[in-house]
Amino acid sequence: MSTQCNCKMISAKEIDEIKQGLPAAATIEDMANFFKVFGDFSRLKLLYYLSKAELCVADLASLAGMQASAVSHQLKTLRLNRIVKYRKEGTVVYYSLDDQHIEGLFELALTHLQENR
Amino acid sequence: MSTQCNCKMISAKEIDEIKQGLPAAATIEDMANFFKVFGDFSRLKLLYYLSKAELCVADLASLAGMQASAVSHQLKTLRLNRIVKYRKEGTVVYYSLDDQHIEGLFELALTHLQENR
DNA sequence: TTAGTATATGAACAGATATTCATATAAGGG
DNA sequence: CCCTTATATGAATATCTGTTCATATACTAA
Repeated sequence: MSTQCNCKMISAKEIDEIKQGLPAAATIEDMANFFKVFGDFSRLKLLYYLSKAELCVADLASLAGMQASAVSHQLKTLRLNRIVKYRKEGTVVYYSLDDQHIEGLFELALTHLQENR
Repeated sequence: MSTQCNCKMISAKEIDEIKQGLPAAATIEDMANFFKVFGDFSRLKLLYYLSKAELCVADLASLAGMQASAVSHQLKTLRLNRIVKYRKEGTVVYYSLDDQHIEGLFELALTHLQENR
């Protein structure tokens, strides 16, 4: 065994061990896309409001200080990722959370931020 | 009370109730930035490898199929967000996770993805 | 010192993305 | 019917972001 750096010299066995139990690349990509949804200030704000109450688009826009159009675009993203669900009542569409794990995600993030202050 | 849509007509009291317990805008922004770090395929891949072993830049590049430079750039992002830590040994820099909650984050994401298949 | 290796960094480019604006759809009231 | 309101959608734009390439730094060995 030389004193040389063992970088780029991981054995096939070690590579196998490291890759053992890792999700498939497609799964990791799905996960990245899932986290990406939460990685935006506007969307996260909307989700926080929805964690408190079922709200229509106009109310969300008013609370978040956004245009209804921008809210609608973001809600579409949240819908496509099955993070919110909606209910129509006349011309009004009420949105609410469609995921039980969101509060858990928020808490994990807050814990991380507090520990690193 | 009219039959009119109550959008944009939330009372000050309701607004207060909804905003009650919400983190400050700056905190929500911090959270969004935290999630953003996980919202990228390359970074998530690197974090998965690091969850299995302490690894140097070259090994990470080899495992992830990325250039060392790209890995280094991403590791900087992870360092700045205090998600990984490093240890120097000669010219080699070994990286490892610096957050106990990452596995929890991964599990939450996986759970969400599995429930919506 | 000189050469070689591991990592980091800055600039530049390409691709992604959030917002805005204009417009479309859809439902209700008059 | 027409008019208004609530929401959705498409295109355009400006900003952000990840990678690459070239180069710099830092450490080791000879």
